[in-house]
Amino acid sequence: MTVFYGEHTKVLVSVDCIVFGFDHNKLKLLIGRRQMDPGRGEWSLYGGFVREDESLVEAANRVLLKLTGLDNLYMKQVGAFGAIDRDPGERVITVAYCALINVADYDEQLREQHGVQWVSVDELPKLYSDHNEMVRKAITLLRRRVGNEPLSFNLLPELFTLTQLQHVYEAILGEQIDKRNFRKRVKAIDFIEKTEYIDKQTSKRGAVLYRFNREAFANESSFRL
Amino acid sequence: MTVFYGEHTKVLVSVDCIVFGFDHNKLKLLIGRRQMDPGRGEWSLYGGFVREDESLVEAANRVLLKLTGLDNLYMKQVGAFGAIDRDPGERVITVAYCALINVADYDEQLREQHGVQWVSVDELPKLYSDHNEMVRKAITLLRRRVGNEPLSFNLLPELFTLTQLQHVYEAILGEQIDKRNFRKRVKAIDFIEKTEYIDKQTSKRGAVLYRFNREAFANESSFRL
DNA sequence: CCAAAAGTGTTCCGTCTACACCCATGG
DNA sequence: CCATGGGTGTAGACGGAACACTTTTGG
Repeated sequence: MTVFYGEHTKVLVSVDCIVFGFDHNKLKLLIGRRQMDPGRGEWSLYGGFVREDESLVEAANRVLLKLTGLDNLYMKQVGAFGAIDRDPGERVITVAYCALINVADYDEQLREQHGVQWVSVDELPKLYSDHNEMVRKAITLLRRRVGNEPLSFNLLPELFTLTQLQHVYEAILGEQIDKRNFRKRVKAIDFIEKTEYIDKQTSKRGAVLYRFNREAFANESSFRL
Repeated sequence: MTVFYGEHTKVLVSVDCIVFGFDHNKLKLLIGRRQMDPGRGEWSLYGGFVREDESLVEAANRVLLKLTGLDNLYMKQVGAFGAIDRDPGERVITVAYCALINVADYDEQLREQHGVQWVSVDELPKLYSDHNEMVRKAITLLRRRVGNEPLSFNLLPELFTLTQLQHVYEAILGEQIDKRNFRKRVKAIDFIEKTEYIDKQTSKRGAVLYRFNREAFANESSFRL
């Protein structure tokens, strides 16, 4: 193939995954101890380098699949980070992606195998390089979007109670929500469907389980909660 | 320097500038005919390759300065674009930046020298590669932000009339706004200051010129229009 | 004197917010 | 029988949307 742009500098490009989960009523992030130099042992996001034969999104999905064993996850680009010395080893430009997963879907063995763990977003340690900045930006985006897009369901199992759903919102937004107002809004959204099932895990009385109907949403395609 | 990540592929990284302006009550975009292969002659955004000794933001500013002769412009990252074959020449990952400038500040000679022109965003031709997609995303971001951030002033001269300001909003949002409601909202924002000057360009009666007070905004730092 | 743009308030309606009590059940 | 979490309605405040006429002045 003809080399058109031969005179310009090439750089390493990586993707970093900001993986959010929801557990014990907290918004959590998947981080681990970095296993290579430079920065070995520091807390870090999980990432990988972009290969010649894959797009950025493909790279992010590959890394995410390797990490979680899960495919078809909700994923969104957070942005590119390109300070010259952001990586102490060599010049690396990175593109951060944010993913939402249901913690229960994540195989514990695989998690330990990668040496990563769930850490509450409001107890995050100092992370490697500019990773804290990426996380901040991801959370900002998440907060802005959670009311306009049906994101929250990615953090929950297929069936969930309204209390669980409310806790997700509270964890993302970082503030308490009035129960009656919340449920009133949910009731107005007809692709959040009541099912015939009852959850007895968390209460003696039992709570009705709901489901997010993706097909019904695809038709309406507007969302406001 | 030690090479830590030697085994991985490096790629070309470029920045592309999505430069918005406001003229004749329309939101405009700066585009030109591409002057190099591949794609020579196609309509295209203005861009450049990222150098070894500059960050992404610095690269975008350098390219923007070269194009417009203007410094310290409002600029925001739109995102990274990394499809494998997005550039027909060679693998190039690009990071798009969106900038807002006051058309009157742009030297006509410099504009012609770079062979670029202002084209209304609702009459955009097919652009090179994935540039249309970048523009779409930039416009979406712009619309979302214009009500929450004082962006619009970057598209106007230092002094402007309320009618001009309203036209900027209408051009960005792509819809008409009620004059009385708009002015009511402006009046509630105290860092949009009335000046003693009158503009007689567009009306016989004359319209009061306003100014955006950046210092006053920095103190308040909340915005809603 | 008239065309053309600037400027100005009020009413209505829907939405958001605050708020407290009864229900069902397992232990 | 009681502790625990599930479930429900209303009133008042607030903000956004609709809407039409007067003013000024250059040509």
